[in-house]
Amino acid sequence: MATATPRLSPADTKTRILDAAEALFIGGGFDSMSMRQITSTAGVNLAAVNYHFGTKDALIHAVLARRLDPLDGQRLAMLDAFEAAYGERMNCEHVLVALFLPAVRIFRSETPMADSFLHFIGRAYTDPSPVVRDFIQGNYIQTLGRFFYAFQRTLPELSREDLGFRLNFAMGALSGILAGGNTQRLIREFTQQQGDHEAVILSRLASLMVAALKAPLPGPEDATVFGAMANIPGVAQIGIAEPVMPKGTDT
Amino acid sequence: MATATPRLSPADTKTRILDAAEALFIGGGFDSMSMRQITSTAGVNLAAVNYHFGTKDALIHAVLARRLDPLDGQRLAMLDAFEAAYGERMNCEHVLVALFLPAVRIFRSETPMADSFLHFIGRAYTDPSPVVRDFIQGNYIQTLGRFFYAFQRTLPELSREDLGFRLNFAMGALSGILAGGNTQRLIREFTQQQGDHEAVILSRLASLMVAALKAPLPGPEDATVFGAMANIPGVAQIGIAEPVMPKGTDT
DNA sequence: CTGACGATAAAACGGACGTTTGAAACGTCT
DNA sequence: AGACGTTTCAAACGTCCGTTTTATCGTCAG
Repeated sequence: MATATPRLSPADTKTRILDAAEALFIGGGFDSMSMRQITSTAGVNLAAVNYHFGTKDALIHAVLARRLDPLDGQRLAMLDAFEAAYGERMNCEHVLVALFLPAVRIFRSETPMADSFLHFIGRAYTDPSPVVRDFIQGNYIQTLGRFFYAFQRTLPELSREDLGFRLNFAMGALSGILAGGNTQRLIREFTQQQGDHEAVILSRLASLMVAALKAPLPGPEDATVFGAMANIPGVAQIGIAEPVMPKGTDT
Repeated sequence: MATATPRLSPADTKTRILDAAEALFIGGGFDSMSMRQITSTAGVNLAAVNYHFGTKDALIHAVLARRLDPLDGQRLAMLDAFEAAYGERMNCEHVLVALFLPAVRIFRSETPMADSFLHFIGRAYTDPSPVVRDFIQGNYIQTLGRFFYAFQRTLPELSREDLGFRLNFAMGALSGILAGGNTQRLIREFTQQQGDHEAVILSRLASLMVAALKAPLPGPEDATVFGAMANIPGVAQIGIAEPVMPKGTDT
């Protein structure tokens, strides 16, 4: 068996590639990052990516797994910890904390990744490329399933469909927020008045989510109210016609 | 001035291109759709795109504008109608209806676009390509500004920062939901029990958004509660270490 | 009929892409 | 020192990209 060691490792070529690919992925998504951009940003040879990772698809898989594997594991560990500590007395706030706190802790950590971490998560969950989508769908979907059942247990008054609707809303919310990229600024300028404590961020996020999850089911009278709104003069006839052609595309 | 007419127009080459590009955009985002895919899907010559639209960027602009211009206009028209009808008595539910109803009406329309419309909106608002992002940022951001001030007027108890945070949450929610693509199924299986009425969908969506927008500001005691949660044994120490290298990337 | 113009068609353009190759450079062990 | 396995490097591979060019077709004005 061979015993040779790497030539030298000033920040390890492999890590440099991962860092560069991650930054470019945050900036423009999977399809827009080219091997030449990646390697020149990382300061390594073009062939290094194929040598260390095999293919571009495998590289993005490694990029995603490097961040999402720990996040996934920490989410599950927290859910386990809450279940062990509270058992049947666990409520939906606990589940929300298990879902959000790991990300918040990375966001507030001292690592250089901290600032861009939320943006990275958002991109990962909204990237249109099948390479990214299939990987996430295949590797981290079961965790969401566990959280779904945890929510279902702590919110028994919601039907399966209703919970699915609201969770889709909530998780979409999270992805959509984070993909926007200005979330860091918003959170920073938002919490500086109260001190940037983990618990403050948590309670902000959780209060919105709890409100959305526990919102009363709209009854027939609500539908009536909104139906009435949609039928007032000047509103009822808006948007029932076909869309028209765009303005000026001719030269 | 010339008066020549098109050779023949079985569904108009321009429209066929727009339709094909739209479908491919929904499926894989801007970067992944190629001119050859577009033109072969549309059944037109490769050069047709450049002839009719000039460039690929201009094509996606036309694709986006064809859907977002009417949506934008209808949103503003509804907001105007509500302001004219209610004036100072307008509340945040009215603003939400003006924001959501146009999309809901297109979604429920008879056009072939209806089924994929929500997915299209989601993609448009989350696509990572600068071509898409800059176009949306440049053309439809002022409408969001008008809605921001409308919300601010109907929710005076929220600070500017807090409203920004919650609206970012809300709009991110919408994009994130829709980008997921399974929203249509969720909505359909969700409303079939109550009848698929516009007002039902509206009230469902709006009840979640109203809950998130009107959720009470978390006070110090909430932060204390969540801080306590984050410090129970088995939770406190999770995720404070550095992330490790991914598992097996070597051959 | 004929010249002109808008629309379509086929083919090629230069360039960037992901990947592969073959050799050089390096550290480690016998 | 010399052989060996690992890593880096420069160069090239074939393919697909967006775009341009050139020619043809159909229609209408004169």
